[in-house]
Amino acid sequence: MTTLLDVARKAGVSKSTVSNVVRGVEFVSSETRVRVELAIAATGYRPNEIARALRGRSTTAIGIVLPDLRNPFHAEMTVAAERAANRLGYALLAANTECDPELEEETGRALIARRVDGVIIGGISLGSYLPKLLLDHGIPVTLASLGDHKDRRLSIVDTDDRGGMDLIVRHLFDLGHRKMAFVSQSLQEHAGERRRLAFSKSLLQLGLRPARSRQGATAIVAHNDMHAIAVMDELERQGIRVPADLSIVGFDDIPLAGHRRIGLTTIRSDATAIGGRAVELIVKAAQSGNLQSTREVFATSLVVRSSTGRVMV
Amino acid sequence: MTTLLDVARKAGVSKSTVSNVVRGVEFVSSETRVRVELAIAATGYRPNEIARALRGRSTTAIGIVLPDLRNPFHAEMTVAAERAANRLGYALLAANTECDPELEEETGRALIARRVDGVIIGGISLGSYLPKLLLDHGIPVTLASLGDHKDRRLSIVDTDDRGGMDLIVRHLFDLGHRKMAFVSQSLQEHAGERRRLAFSKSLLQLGLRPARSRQGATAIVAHNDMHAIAVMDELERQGIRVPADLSIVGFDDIPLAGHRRIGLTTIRSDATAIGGRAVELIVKAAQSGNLQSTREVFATSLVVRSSTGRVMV
DNA sequence: TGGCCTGATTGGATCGTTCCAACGAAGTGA
DNA sequence: TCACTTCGTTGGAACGATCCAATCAGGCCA
Repeated sequence: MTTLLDVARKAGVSKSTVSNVVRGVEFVSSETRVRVELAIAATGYRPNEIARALRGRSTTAIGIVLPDLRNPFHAEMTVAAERAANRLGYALLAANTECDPELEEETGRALIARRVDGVIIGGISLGSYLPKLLLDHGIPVTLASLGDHKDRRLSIVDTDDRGGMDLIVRHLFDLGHRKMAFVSQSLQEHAGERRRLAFSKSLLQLGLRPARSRQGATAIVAHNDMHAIAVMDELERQGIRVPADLSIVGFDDIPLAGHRRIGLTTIRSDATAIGGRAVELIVKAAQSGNLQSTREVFATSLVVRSSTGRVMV
Repeated sequence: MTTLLDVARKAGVSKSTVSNVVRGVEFVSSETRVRVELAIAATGYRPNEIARALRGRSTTAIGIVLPDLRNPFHAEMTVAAERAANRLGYALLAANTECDPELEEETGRALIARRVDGVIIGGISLGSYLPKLLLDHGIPVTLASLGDHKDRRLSIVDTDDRGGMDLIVRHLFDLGHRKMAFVSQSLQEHAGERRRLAFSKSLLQLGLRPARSRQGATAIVAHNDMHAIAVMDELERQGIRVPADLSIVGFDDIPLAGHRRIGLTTIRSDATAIGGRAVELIVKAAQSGNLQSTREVFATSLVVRSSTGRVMV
């Protein structure tokens, strides 16, 4: 593998000069610059990022931790993040933690050991120590579509859960629903529990309370589309028709929700924008070096499809 | 951040000794070993992986390049790969290349610059130079569910496309279909074109030829489930009923294919096993240092659901 | 002519590890 | 007692970049 020194020898200059050319430092005569560039082209030299990372201040690598990459919303966010990172010259370290606190901690320590410049968190367990662990090591953290957090050092790129939930509840209310239940995949997940809270608040505004259980409810609100679609599947297997017998609403608007055979009423949330913005913020924080609290909220909108219907009395 | 030297000072030994303890080298007296371990625990020391990578022979990082992480099959494979990598102490660098040759090359060079120990390729453009580029730089490559390749230096973990396609064609044939068409998302994709070839061969065995176009065909075979589901959606929007008017078959058996409302007949392929095995192979190659041609094929099976039906005459 | 400034180039220390050669101490056998 | 092992420990040279201080060559002005 060609090194800086190889190029330097070939061009007949010192390694410092080659380094200056590579990094675009001014104060290099155009004559030597050309000579060095020729040598670089001839050898196909490209700086060893590992050496750069050790000596310099940055690894140009960022981590993204998610509970489950199989969730299309997270996949979409990751793709957008990867694209943005790539454009800015950063690499993306992907980690699935399944909302397992132990895995979260181990993942965090591994990311610290690799000296990533920042971490995007797209999902963690309820009350996770991961953000604190990273921040305490001086690593910038951005929460992506994960809601608020007490720590004053992290930046947040959020989905407007409250607003979205208001839209859902109002929509169902207008269709005559009065008994609505909220379901989530796990009670240990940060994002899901936050939406549960938003759901309760939205209902309260209309003077309603969440239905205690699925039984008896005329509408079900799931914490995300993936779960809504799974619930829909299960219901149909039990012979319960959607939306004739029961309405279902999701959250995220993953591509599949718009499929003719699924037709899930849901809240549109821009995973691509969120993923891209999260990278921009983390890179900005990494480069400026200060961890300041930021919060940006992306608007949501209601997409009505065929999974919700007027309640039969 | 605590370094080896900090620990050494705290324990009153040289940094070499600490290094020996950390790396589990024998020839360290149990007395000093305990003292060092105590110092490590007290400081929370963890080796700087960057420095390790620079000095040592390995970065304990592997890359995974995919055309699209949003495809659940790839997401599943990635999750499995991440899990296996994690277990073996490796980090995973994820890259989406969208089967764009330019992006593939840039991604390849970036992975080389980061000195990854190996790369798993789960999708590339037709005739891509990526494998050669990596292999020429001494980086082990494993093709995951991507078919054969002329290069004798890479290991292959494959789906039995030929076998799967035989099952599909036989199934359709038995239902009375004689005019079957193959559709893929792009003609520039390696995996899709390979399945197209397999499709033709399977048909030929029954003395049939591929239908020239979708029109006139009584059955459509898509190169993967994602595309099959998208086609199904499009057809229904056009008022064409599946399977009454047209049968559809996919490939991969992503979780969604089993959804009651989708019911896609498809070929089951074990993404989890493939992703995990790919990591094992790449790590083995990285550690042994030799690039030898390997080929493992994972069996496929037909899953009949409601998207295929008897042809109406 | 000499002092000074500016721009171009360079040597060398440094980042935090690994790893090798060397060294000291203790034990062993003749 | 001396040579020779063996075991434990250690200093220091890498790895390949960055970056600072030092040097050098001209040009300019008094």
